[in-house]
Amino acid sequence: MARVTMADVAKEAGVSKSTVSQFINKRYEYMGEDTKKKIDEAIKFLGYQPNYLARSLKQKRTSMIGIIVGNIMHRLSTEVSRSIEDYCHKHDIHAILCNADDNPEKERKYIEVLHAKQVDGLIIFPTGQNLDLYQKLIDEDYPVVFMDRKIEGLKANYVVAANRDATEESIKHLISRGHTKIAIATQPLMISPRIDRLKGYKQALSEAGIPLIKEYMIHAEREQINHELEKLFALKEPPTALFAGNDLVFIEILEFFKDKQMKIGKDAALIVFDNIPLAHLAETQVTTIAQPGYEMGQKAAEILLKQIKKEQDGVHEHVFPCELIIRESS
Amino acid sequence: MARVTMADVAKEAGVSKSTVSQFINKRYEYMGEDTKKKIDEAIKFLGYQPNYLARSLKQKRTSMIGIIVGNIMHRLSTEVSRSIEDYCHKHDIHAILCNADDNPEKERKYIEVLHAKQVDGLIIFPTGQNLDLYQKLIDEDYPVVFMDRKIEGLKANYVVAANRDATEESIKHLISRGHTKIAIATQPLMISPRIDRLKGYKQALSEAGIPLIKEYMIHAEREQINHELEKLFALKEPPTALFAGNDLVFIEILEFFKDKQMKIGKDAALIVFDNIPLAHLAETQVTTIAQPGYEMGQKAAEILLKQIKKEQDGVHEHVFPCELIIRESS
DNA sequence: ATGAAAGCGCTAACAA
DNA sequence: TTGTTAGCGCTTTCAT
Repeated sequence: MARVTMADVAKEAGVSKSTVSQFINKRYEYMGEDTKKKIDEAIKFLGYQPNYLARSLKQKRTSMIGIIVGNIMHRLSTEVSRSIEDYCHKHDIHAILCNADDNPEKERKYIEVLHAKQVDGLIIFPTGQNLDLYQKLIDEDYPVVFMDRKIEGLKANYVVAANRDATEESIKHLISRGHTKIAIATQPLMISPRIDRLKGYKQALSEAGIPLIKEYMIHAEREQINHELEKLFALKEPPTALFAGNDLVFIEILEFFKDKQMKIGKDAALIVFDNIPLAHLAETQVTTIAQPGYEMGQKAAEILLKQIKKEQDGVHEHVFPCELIIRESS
Repeated sequence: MARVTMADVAKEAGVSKSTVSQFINKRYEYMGEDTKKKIDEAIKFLGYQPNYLARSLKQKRTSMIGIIVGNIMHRLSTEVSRSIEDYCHKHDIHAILCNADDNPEKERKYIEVLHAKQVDGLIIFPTGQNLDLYQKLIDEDYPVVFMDRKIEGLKANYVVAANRDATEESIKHLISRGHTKIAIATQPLMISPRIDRLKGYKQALSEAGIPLIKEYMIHAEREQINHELEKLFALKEPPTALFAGNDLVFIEILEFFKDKQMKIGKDAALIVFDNIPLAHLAETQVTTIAQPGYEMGQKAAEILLKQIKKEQDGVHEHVFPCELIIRESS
């Protein structure tokens, strides 16, 4: 059963291909009623579906955009992706999702493939390790928005959270509750959010006149965090409060606490950067910092589509504030 | 900065387009070393990237497949999608993910659009409401695999879990623990997994000679579940055990328990169909039924790619057993 | 109000 | 070993 083409419809309806094309694209202006009806019937009869590929080749746009997430296991990634998809759907655009898995090689490949597939633009949660490629995209005026992470020395569109400020606020909250021995655990300081969160942490402590303690600052791969926590709580002066740099770090901390029969809120207060689903159901009280994923996604999509339609020049940077959601035992 | 085409490369290298095409497609067999080098240099010099769109139009395949999930909020959806993507990535195929959001209209649109975009095949978690469309795809020999849900009266490729058996086993487990007042809560019985889980529930009870009680069987939309639970536990004889039909129902139950200050395992035993992330960390002990999402995804992708390559005829049905993970208070 | 013809960027016989 | 040519299915002037 060969695929039905526009030529088949034209023949069936007894008109030319161009007329069918007009019809498909709803350019009815000068079209006779009977012609319309004949074409409509032929289409239904043959079960014709236009080939978007051919159209895209001609029109030089695919009505698709690509999303490349650094790691799909982060809750923010899925939240933002859903939001972008929402926005695109309303504008008759399709969004393709790719997962770089924190792997710069994969990221490079995805960027190249999507570009070659002629997607109209890209929203990237960058690994940060492919500066030359990012620069090349920008140099050729290819529509791109970078999400969540800023790249040193790259002038581009950014949509990010106020990592530094939110962290600072949360640490100050701990201090106001009487904590002075506050630790921080993040994954390696490879990308801007982690660096900015650390900055906020340091800022809050130094403003309160609390000295920084090297042993209180953990920056390790996920698999190593457990081990580092072990050392942290073996200190003569273990911390009374802990800041988890993201949801994945939080899970590691949970495992560690469970393992050691420690209780959140009792053995140490805990703050997590990232909103944790079901956190409000846990019996243990965890304070979280919620990033406005939905709003960030909407904004990124909006910027990208504007750039695609050439309604926008220059680069834009949007920093979204986060919300501190306090949940405490008493 | 116009896009570089194959013609530009050909001119730059002083050869013809076809030779460049050969080169791009690594058909080096009869190609002179110097020609190769010239082309290679021209490509690098111009920063040429082939246009996959044009290639696909010619070759009549896009090396893309589509995944249409019923509802991306189900954990199984994301797990299976990741697995499919993994498999495809190894075979140089791209997977596009679309979320029908339990909406048959959206599902229809996505199927039509992906088909029109010439994706090579589809893996669908069907809503079940577009039988005509499903049938049309199959009639025209378009490669499709249905995932998770079976459609009455549709001969097709299926990859599903052993819903009935796993549920029966889990209910028998409850019975062996002395429970006789066992309730079940699912979303509306619109799709086969829910129906099959109910069948398993009934089977286990009837085999044990326990009469079915209508009030113990809840089948409601997510928003109504709370209300139904209210009625359930207000009965003169409230159940001592509860079976949650999926992860979303589980969340509703958790909320309800939290609200009523009830404790899982104490006020009622709980079994959930679906593996819950972090379940092992909860202080409350929840027994879960884990579906092998990864394996199901691999199998679906395998079947689909075989069908695309025409290495496979007829329809195939794969039923995957599930694992009962028992977590109890004592 | 409709049709003819050129061309989007690439591939694949077939010639040379 | 490389070049010529004819499309893939559609859109888009420009005629008519």
